[in-house]
Amino acid sequence: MFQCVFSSSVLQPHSTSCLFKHLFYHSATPASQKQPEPIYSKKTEIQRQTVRAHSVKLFIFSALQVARQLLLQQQQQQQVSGLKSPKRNDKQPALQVPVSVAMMTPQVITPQQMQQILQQQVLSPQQLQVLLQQQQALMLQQQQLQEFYKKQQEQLQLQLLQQQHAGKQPKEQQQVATQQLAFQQQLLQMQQLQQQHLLSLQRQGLLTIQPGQPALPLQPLAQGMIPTELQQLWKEVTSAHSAEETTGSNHSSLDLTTTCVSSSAPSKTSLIMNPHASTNGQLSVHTPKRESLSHEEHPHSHPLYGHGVCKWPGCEAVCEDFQSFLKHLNSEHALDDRSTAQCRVQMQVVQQLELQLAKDKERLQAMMTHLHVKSTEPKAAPQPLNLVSSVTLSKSASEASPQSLPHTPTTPTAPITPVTQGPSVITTTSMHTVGPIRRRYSDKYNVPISSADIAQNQEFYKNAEVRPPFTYASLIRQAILESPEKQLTLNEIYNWFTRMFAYFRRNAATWKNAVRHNLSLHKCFVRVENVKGAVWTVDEVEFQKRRPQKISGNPSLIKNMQTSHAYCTPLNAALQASMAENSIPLYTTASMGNPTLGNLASAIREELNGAMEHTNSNESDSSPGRSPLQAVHPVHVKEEPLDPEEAEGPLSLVTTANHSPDFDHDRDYEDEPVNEDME
DNA sequence: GATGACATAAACAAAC
DNA sequence: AGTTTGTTTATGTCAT
Repeated sequence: MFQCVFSSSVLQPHSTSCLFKHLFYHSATPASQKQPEPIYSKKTEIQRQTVRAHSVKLFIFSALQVARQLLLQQQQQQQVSGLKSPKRNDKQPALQVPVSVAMMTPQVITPQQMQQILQQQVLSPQQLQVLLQQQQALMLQQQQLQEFYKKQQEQLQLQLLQQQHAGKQPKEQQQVATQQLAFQQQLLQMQQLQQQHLLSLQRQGLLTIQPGQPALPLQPLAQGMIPTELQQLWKEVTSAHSAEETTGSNHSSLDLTTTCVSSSAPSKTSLIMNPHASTNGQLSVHTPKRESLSHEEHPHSHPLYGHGVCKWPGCEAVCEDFQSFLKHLNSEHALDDRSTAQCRVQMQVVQQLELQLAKDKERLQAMMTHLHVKSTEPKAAPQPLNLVSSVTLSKSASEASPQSLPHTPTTPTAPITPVTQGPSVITTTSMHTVGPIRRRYSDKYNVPISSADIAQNQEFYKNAEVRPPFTYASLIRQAILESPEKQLTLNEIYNWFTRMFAYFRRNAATWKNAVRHNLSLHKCFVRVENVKGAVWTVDEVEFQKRRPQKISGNPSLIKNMQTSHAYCTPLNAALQASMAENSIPLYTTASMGNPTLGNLASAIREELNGAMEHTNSNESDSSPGRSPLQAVHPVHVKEEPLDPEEAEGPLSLVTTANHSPDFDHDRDYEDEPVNEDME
């Protein structure tokens, strides 16, 4: 069974769509349970799903019913002055209980809670389809509602214009106008609530906007309104004298929730307003109930929107305003395989970052502890920047720090797996991918340093002047193989070093000499005359010859190397390249640049491969440190992506990550004055 | 202790 | 002339 890589501990609301998609596709376990192979009663699960899906549907339905009721009230109000208690549609009385609860407290049903609901259950595709169809039907209905409202609005405008010309207006007329305005407010409120709801749904991957379907915010859906509240509103509206609204005023003091909004930025709300409703400008008013919106739903604080750019991973589409962003979001990032994969990627990015943060914290703690307590240790102090220190630093957190310390060689069988709060997608078996690792104390104690550590500490090495525990040859090879042409000039190699490792930003004379020395010394580096001059390439065969015992000695490691290539890091792109040469299917580009994304690319591929049925058959020959995802990573990898976009290149998200400044390629980098600061 | 891998330093030369 | 690039040698450390 597909092993759920999601950890409830790291699962954030914004990433629940990943979970949902995961569940959707794999019918995997609830995130709250991390059993490797959960066994559920399918029947029970389906029942649970059905009930919850039904609840969601009812929730939406009820919201619409309330909206209808409101409309009805207004119609009645126009005919008969007075109030009528809104009645609930009792079509489904038995099932209204949970919905009523939800409706009684609209604020309670937050997107997070919706996500919770969705997390706790597994909606089958059929159920989801039904739900979406329902929602679409509701949208249609709501559109009709909108039409009606539009007419009402025009009527109102006419009336107000008449007011301006005629001066005093009859009280009844004023009342109607007030009510209509109230209705406007209510409708706006509904729109926002609906948008909020739909957005949350969409974020969870629940909602797909069909191609021909208008964007979400254009289809308001009454939600979260309760009869009593509407009644109270109605009372307030009808009892009030005249609102200060006039035709040209966009600042209505009408407050449907007794909270006055004096926002000076009506554009914020107008951005998300229904264009139909705002055609005559009447709806440019700010939404009174904006406060009820959760903070994250605020247009300007949308996680996927900022600085006029869609922040969907790999997108960066320019959206002039929030509305266009929403359109873009719904059209370009709908619920499909790609979005799902990207969502999962993002989730793992977050997960990885959290893991990295935890590890760095732990590392810091270990460093401090070490330096404070054992500063007199003979071996710890001598060479702060030598290999010992780098090894220690690279390992202290992910592995048992004491074991990684030179002076505490106590446990040869120490776990070499990075501590994983959630399932780590980085494998220690990728350690050989970067090539020989400088052997120092760590090997002595049988605690190999993995490039996974390096990868996870990529940022660390880029920012901290800690020497990477790899040989020059390995790093040179890495630099060369990361390049698209698999060849670099000496200067480009220099740049790669300085870019990737803060350590190499100083003592340039030393390590540059070493680089040159290595290039000349090792046969694996071949100098090729080029038009521009000379470039260096890697003879992979020669490189592997250099240390045959390292890899050939352990077949399982080789196998793991191949199977774990997906989790490759920037430092093991070399292996990827070599594997590419050997026609081993690989999303090489996707794995480059960002370790996390490399891992995630594998997750995507895994998903594309339909790896949920994949078993842990490889576990027997996996290293002890393999994470669950690694364990289930398929050896067989389809070469042809399902998505045409993926076929022509890596996922956009991955591509974007590759374009991260930190991982810019040498080719892009060589134009920059890199060496100036290090000389 | 021999050997290999590696780092570091340095001398030297050719090319730029 | 100075710098960069490339080669080679020497030396030391460390692990096997």
